Amino acid sequence: MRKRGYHHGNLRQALVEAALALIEAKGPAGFTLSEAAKQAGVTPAAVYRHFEGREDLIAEAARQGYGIFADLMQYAYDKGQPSAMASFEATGRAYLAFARKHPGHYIAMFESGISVNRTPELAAVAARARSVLERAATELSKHIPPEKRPPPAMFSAHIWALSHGVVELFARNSPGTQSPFSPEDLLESGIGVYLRGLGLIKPDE
Amino acid sequence: MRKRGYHHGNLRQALVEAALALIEAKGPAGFTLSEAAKQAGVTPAAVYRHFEGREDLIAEAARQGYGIFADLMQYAYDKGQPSAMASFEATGRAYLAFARKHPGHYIAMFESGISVNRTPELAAVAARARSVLERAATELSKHIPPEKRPPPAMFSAHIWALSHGVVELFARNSPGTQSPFSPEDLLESGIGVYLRGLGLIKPDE
DNA sequence: TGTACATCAGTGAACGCGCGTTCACTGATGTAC
DNA sequence: TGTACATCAGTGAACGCGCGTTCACTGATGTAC
Repeated sequence: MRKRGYHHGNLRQALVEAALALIEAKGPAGFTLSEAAKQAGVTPAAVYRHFEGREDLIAEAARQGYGIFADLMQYAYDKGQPSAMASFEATGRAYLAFARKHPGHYIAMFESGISVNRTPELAAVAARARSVLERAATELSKHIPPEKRPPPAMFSAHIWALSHGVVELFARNSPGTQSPFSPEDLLESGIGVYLRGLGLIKPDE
Repeated sequence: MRKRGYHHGNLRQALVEAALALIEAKGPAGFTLSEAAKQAGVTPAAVYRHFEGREDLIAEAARQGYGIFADLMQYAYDKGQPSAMASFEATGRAYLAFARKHPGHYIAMFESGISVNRTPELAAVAARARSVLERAATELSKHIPPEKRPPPAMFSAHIWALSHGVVELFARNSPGTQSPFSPEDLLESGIGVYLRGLGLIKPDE
């Protein structure tokens, strides 16, 4: 809240944070550039010193989100090493943890409608996040007998989809409403059944 | 396109269909009541003869969508009978098929931000759709040895989440962009692995 | 079959609003001498 | 250390726009007699 007269000091980041708070509170449609400016204690016109416009501001929020997301995934992966399985499970959990901890970023990334291909930079950081999960899947797949091994890109997509679905339907106050199970339990157990299906967990474990 | 002078004939439904087309084309945020009215060949004010306002129009589109969705699920279920497994797999596939065939309805239902609890009628039809999947899951669970049987509500949630995630990430031009696999293959194989994990498909099948 | 009348689905003008964006400007800050 | 000046992050007024919504109205339709 340090506001020292005419010059703000760090308006660019303050605008991103105001945008995140607004997106979280009112959804991507309810977010307006003018209100973000007001919340940062500044005239709407000032925004144009730092961003090309409304879309550009959202895109920056998403970019930062992907960065955090990728770091979180990487951290989870590293923590699971050297066990391929532990790494894989941890990255799945990290997805849900990210959505919970950074809802504004999450919405900017996945629900605001901005394309990941909007800028090369955005595409790159998104690809970095994805690649962590794919690496974990690739390593894990080495433990599956080759003849019954699905392509790693396929089962990383499965886990990504399952995680995304759990978040969208059960972790946000969305249409799925509530379920008797917590999103964490749902994801955990879902991944468990899935890994069993790949033969990576023995039936009696 | 039959437009016969002053009185439209079936404006209410024409507005819903215009709304669906617009939502499909421009996303839930880009949809406006005025444009839906124009597309139906009518003044914006005329909309208020049939709906309470913008939100109410979207809610009606969603309501009709849930109706179609529930019917589709029911049809898939019936077609799979008497095999519990066939019914279950068919309902999973029906989810994706619905999203593909009725994108406007799908968006109104899952991406427009309208709550399923907006009206009792909407909640009821949404519950009907959900219950088909849950019934299929319940029947299927009878084929799992009791000691390793997860609650049916849990694994119907898994399949729902997986289906939803596949649709959101891979079947629409969303952030997930493209994958080397079709959404249909992805969902099919994902459900396959999952059912294997439940012990419902033998390892060598 | 013809007329009078009630109904009500649509018109069209108007509204206030907040939006994103532009523009010439101003005044705080930092730097050169 | 003091002064002159360039820079540039912010102002504030203004814009055109399309939005959702309201209102008194009009004229097509359907019904009673």
